[in-house]
Amino acid sequence: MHPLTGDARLPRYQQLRDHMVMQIANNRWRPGEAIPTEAALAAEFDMSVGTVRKAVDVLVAEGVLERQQGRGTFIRRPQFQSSLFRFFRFETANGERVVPESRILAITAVPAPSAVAQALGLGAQAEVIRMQRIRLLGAQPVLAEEIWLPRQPFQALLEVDLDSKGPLLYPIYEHLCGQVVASAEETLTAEAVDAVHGRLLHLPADSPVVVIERLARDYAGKPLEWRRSRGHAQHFRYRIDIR
Amino acid sequence: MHPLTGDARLPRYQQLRDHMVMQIANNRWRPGEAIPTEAALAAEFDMSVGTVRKAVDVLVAEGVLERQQGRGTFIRRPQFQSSLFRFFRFETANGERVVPESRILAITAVPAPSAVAQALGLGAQAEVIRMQRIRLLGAQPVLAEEIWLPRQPFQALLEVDLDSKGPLLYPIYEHLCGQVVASAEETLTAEAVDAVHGRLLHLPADSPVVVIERLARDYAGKPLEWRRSRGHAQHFRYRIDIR
DNA sequence: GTTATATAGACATATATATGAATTTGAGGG
DNA sequence: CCCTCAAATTCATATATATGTCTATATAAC
Repeated sequence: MHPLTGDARLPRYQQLRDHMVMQIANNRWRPGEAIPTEAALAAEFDMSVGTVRKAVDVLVAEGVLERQQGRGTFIRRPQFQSSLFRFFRFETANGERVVPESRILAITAVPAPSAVAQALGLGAQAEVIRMQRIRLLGAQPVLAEEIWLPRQPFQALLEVDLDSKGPLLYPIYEHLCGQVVASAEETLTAEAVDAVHGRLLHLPADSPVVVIERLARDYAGKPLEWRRSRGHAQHFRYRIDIR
Repeated sequence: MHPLTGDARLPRYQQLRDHMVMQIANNRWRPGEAIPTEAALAAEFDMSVGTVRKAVDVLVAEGVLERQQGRGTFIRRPQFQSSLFRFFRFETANGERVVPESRILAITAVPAPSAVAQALGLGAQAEVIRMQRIRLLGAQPVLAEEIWLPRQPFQALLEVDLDSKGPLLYPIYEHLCGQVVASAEETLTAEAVDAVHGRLLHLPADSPVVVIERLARDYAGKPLEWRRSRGHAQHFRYRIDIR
């Protein structure tokens, strides 16, 4: 039994929620693992099971945890393959979803442009890794991405052959660099394609492209990656539910 | 004290939630009004306050109700001005948000095209109201909308001067037709503008436009309106949070 | 009449307890 | 070795109760 460290003026269930977010951010439990049972947490923090449940309710609503009746409560692994591919529908001729292949055009360490440094919360001339890649369906390019990462925790990316590790970057970040992407903010807009991206995407001049900018964060909210993706507008379809 | 009518195999808090959704859909309470207190509901349905709170929790999470400590629990009025204007940023030169004016180009009753009938859940040749309008910032058209409504509950719209009642339709639906929009689903995509909409929006050929299709429903989930809006891509910027 | 103050009403937090339902584990039987 | 079934574990539902906090209203003081 040990005490909560947070702001004692807050409700106890909020204190426990904050405490658990910290524990998750500090890797006390890994994604996919079970947290202690409600009874164990109640004993550990000397509160009733009802209060523990309320704290867990909040984290479930926030998408951090996932309950399974009879099994336990688990750290949820964010499903980012669904994120980008909720928007872009890449399908084969017979209609099944596919993840486009990845071809990396360049990956280098450079001083951060000011916009990137600001997005990632870095100092003015911090070193960042810049990656350019193309996503392809067969021979057809469908998405052009530029990706920026702080150099320090992601140094290892410069020393391996990324194309051999599959098209999804976030599992690579986790296994190679120990960085877990937990949430992201995206901004979405459309524009007429410029000359450079028209060539990359095999699009005629002035074709409409969708532009998605994404800032990905870890469990503690620290920015890990900033990227900008441009894709064919025909492939783009996004659905929103209001209220 | 009277019994719940729903499926008795469901948890009681779910039964109460379902019951209250029906009451709201049947206008037992209007948007903005307070529902009975937790103690009163507990007495009315012969359950504990804790169970009532859980049912209310669900409706609050769904955005149907809104709690105010010390005052009561209220039917939430959806804020749809924020919906479209979370996507499109219409601002004056000095940066303040504005709602574009509305000019209705046409409003007529016609047999429903099959796609519209399907979206609205109507029979094959049901009568619908078709409205075309342009949204303007000063002299500049920024949005072209086509709006489809089932004729029966919205007949009154054909008999008044809509342009004199301001640019927001949902308050008009509520006051003139007694129809309250409670939720909506939107689908978002981009395309190159066609000749007709290029003329309407004063855009050169092949400019990128964002297309938003919306199906609006009442509290019971019945479709009330289907619309398709096209707007300048430059004005469009949408932000999403993913976990 | 205006301003404090007290009170009542309503939701918020917290605990305790009992029972139900889904899952896992492990003992026995074949 | 495999299958079945019972028991233990864990979350889900439901109730009861006490106290705190916020709001609105009524009362008292000036």
